[in-house]
Amino acid sequence: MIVEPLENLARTHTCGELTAADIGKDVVLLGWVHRVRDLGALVFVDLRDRHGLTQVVARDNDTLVANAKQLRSEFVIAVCGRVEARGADAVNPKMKTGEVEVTANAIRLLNEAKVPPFGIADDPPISEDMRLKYRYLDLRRPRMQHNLALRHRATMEIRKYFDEQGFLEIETPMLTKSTPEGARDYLVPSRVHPGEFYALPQSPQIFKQILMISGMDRYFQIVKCFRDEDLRADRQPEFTQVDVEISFATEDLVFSVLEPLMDRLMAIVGTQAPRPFLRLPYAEAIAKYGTDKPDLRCGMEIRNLSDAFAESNFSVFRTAIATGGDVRGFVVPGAAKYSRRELDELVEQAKQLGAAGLVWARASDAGVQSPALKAAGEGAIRTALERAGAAPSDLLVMAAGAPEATSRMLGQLRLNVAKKENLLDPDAFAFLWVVDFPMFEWLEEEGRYEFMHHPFTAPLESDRHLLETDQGRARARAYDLVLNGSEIGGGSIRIHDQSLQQLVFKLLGISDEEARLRFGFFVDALVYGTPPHGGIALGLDRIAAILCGEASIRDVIAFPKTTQAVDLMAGAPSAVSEKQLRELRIKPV
RNA sequence: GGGGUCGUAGUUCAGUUGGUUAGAACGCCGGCCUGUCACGCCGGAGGUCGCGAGUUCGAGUCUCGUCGGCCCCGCCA
Repeated sequence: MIVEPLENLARTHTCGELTAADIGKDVVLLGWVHRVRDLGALVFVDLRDRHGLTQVVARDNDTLVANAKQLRSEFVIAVCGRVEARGADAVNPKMKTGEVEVTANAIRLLNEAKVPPFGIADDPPISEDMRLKYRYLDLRRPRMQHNLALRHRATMEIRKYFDEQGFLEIETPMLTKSTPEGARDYLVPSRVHPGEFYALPQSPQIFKQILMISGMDRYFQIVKCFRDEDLRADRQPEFTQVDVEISFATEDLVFSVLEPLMDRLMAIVGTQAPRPFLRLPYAEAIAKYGTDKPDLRCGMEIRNLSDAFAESNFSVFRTAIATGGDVRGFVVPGAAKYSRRELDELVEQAKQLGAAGLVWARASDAGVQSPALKAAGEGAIRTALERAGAAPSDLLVMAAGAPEATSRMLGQLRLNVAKKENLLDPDAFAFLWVVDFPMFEWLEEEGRYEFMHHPFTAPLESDRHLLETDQGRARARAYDLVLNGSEIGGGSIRIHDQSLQQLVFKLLGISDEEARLRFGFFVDALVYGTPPHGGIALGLDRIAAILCGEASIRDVIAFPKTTQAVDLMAGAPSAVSEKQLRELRIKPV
């Protein structure tokens, strides 16, 4: 069988659409050989394209059958034939097209294929480096085709929605100016200006604010951003933001635009995003869940149980409380049945998370049990169980120490327990806004404050007076959108007043001179009638991953990089020629 | 930068206490088969045990180093 040109053969149907309604039609199918079942004088070929599988049968024609026998996995073929009903006992209920088959009268080989390093048809578990090296084959698998199609639908829905809401999609530069704060920049050398560099944008932040100054009113952009930091399952060096900015915005306005969008995205996977979303102040999120991105699918709220132990003889807890610490804990539902070994494991986990120790307690039929029973007294333990709301079937875990550190540790433990106990329903979608972030974060090593969000974030009006007196306590008009414990977006109401902006730069230790050097054009622009404005940036990769039920954003990106920021398929990064370096006047250090 | 884990046939893996010729499944190649659909049956080929040192009479197995994948901490305005 020889490879032939396509010529004027046109596809009449995809491989996923033929049904009993098409019986009797003459069709042309084009696609990849998924599998061949050679029964001697009768050969079945499953033909595959992005839309599905159709069974092709070759028989009653010696040349045709002989050709079909030579087909191998992933050969590209054209099939001309007639749609026929399968016999009652030959119907395949597992296939969408299983009621019919195409009886071929001609099979044209369009291209051969080398034996692939892994089978597409078998869908085996393949190691990720193999998948990434042969990404073009990995992307042929139904899982990836489904993921990329779902991502496409989400993208289209987003564009449609913002268009309906009167937003303009405006592109901003990829070659822009480095700003040393935040993440490390990817730099691009300028040939025309030796020794000078562009930076790839970490986000279009300043440009979108300038678009508000320009009167664009409502802007969005689905845009690549670049950050040269270490990678994670949910972090790639280049990733896609849905960037949004609104003039005359308040938090309420931003939320009222975003929440219906989330509902539309949920509709793609047949569910909803009940509105309005919960708004949880940052401080409360830390206290109750030990994180600024709580997963609300699993309950297990962290409680302050200091009261129960303040008067007790249990010195570990009493000392912690006396030195300004707290006893905090949460209830693991149904875990009173934990074995000694499971309990020890919990304690061990807590220690690995940095806890000095972990005390558990339960009040089952056998009476109150806890390693601290003797030291703390049954009364204190009973009070703690009661305060925490523990039922007889539940287990209470407690730790003592500095309030925030204790909550953060318990928050980690809470997530571990939730995973172990399968409390995180994969079909549930728990949205919330985390609001009232601190303006600044104290950097211990550098002995100075740093902005938590970015330097253009406005303070809460009520906290504005704290900026110069107690900046560590000042809260910002910043918010994060959290879905199932994943930060899928973050934004703020911005500063639109030049003097306030200069004050914030000053508080961050950025001198006037420095501010001018880095943000001069932006500060200049602020004085020409800047409307109050604010916005948000959504992590499209993370949203797509959650919609697809994938644990890693690599599975919703066509060509992702490894955790070492390498493209295993393209082989990037790589050395470049001397000539290129000379042109750029760059010498490796 | 740090911690954890993995690396054996094309692929996914097994490989006992350090001991003969390193196995299985799928895939691949050849043959048979007219109703299969993860077709079946018969036969066959296929290995730098990631790489490099070391210990040992002997290393897939133990030690050190190194490279790579993944997860986490730091980092990620």
